[in-house]
Amino acid sequence: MEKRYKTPKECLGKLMPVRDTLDIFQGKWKIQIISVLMYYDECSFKLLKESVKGITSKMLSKELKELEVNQLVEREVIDTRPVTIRYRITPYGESSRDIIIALYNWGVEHRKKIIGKE
Amino acid sequence: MEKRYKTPKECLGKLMPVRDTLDIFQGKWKIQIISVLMYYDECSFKLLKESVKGITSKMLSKELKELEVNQLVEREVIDTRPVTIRYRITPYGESSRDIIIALYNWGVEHRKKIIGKE
DNA sequence: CAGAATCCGGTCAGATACTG
DNA sequence: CAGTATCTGACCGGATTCTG
Repeated sequence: MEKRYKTPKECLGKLMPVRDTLDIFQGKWKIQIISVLMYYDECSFKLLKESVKGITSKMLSKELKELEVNQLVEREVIDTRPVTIRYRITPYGESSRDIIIALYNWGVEHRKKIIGKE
Repeated sequence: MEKRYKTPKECLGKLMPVRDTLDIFQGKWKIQIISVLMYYDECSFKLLKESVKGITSKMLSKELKELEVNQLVEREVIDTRPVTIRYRITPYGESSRDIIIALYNWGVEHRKKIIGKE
């Protein structure tokens, strides 16, 4: 391996997968929703709304749709009266667990650092 | 360990570190900037701008400031003519490597899945 | 219960131009 | 080179109301 300068072009290649991932998980809510679904295994709309603190019906609905399109979350309609809806994480969504764990761990350490300061 | 229902309140506790982390890395650019700085070790404003594709001076400047405040990035002014500025990732910023790696890995797998489909 | 519809302000962020 | 300044449209997302 010869030593040479790194270029923006090479860097872009390294960066692309990260950009792809960010595109999908972008925003304030998606990661939180997935985390909650991992926690509960399955979940109603109402429970999701109570668990993702601060989210509105509108946002929750919108984000769930986008997660469904990307096949990270699945929505099951059960034919009861009134209908029951269950949200569940898909195996593909499950594959983002490493991301959630990394975010979680960093947050725990961050909190230690911040609290240690004050 | 006794078996019992999970509650939104417990869930919130689990979610908090994730929320903390998201607060800091939120947005389209911060993760990308950190990734680039990890790649180069140190970096000028110009090189950063060329490497984070699509970012404007304004956004780059703003995001760098926020990253500095959170001590993820440091800015060194070298007294030359004209002055040289170097951006570098801090050890604390370095601690987010696991997050970047998780995002990168997921992006690589995601691309395989998407391309396999078309 | 599980959302859809509407209204609406704020801020985000892009384009462009400019500075020491 | 390393940013700042200004302008502007887009859209994010909150509050509220309504529905089957």
